[in-house]
Amino acid sequence: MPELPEVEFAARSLRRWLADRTVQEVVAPASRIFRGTDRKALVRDLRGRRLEWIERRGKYLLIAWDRGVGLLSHLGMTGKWLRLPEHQDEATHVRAELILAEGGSVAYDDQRLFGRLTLHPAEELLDLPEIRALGPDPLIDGIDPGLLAEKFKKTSRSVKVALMDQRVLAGLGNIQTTEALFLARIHPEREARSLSPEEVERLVRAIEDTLQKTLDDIDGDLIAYVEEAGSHNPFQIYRRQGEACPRCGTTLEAMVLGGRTTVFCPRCQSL
DNA sequence: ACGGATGTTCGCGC
DNA sequence: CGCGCGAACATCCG
Repeated sequence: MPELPEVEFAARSLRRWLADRTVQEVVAPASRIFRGTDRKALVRDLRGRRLEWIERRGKYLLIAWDRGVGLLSHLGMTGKWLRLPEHQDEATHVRAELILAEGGSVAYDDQRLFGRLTLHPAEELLDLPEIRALGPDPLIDGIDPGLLAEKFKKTSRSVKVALMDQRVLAGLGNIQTTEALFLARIHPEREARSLSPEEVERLVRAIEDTLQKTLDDIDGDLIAYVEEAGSHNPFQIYRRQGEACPRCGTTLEAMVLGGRTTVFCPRCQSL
């Protein structure tokens, strides 16, 4: 599920689901998502808590409760937060369930266990090393083309790999970088430092556009799970190698960059 | 049966 | 130190 738009949606959902509610009990069997944290302390400390605030930074969720209890949540590859009205059977991979005193529960579901849920003092959440290491968040901080260009100048990597680096910009993954480069008509394999100021400007606008478009699609319920991409793929070129470019009709191609399949139009995004 | 999938991290070799 | 690559993590789907 998770790149910036999906995580933002999770943050908004959790704020609604947890507002003015009390966590009555926590059910959290041992699993990898608790790595590095004391699971039993997490269960104990969360009991009786009420939400204070939730923030998203890149693909991370910071969840602060009363009495200074803090949770750091990362959705990994297949993590999602769910509202379970009563009992659940469709949520087959629930790893942590926060049962609410007011009824129902809020649950973290993660099939592949690449996600993470760890306990921290609430006031330290924003100062955690993994959060401090993040670059600017496109939604919270905005994207400064000058700053981005400066970062590009310092590396010999391709623009696609640089954009997926969370220290450059926080929140972009394989889908959003693929889409943004297509919108900006920039070949993913271009050296980041070779981009002209005009191209960086175009790229910044493309990133903002694709993030907003995906957020709108999620709000419009157009995206449930992108695993269904074959049938409901809402993206312009992601996973569409072999199909016709929506702009010029040329057959879309794919290559591997930074270990991820990258789709591009060889004509619109020439080297 | 095989290959690939929205992410992060680590080790290796250059 | 920077960078690319492959592996690992665990499971499902086409």
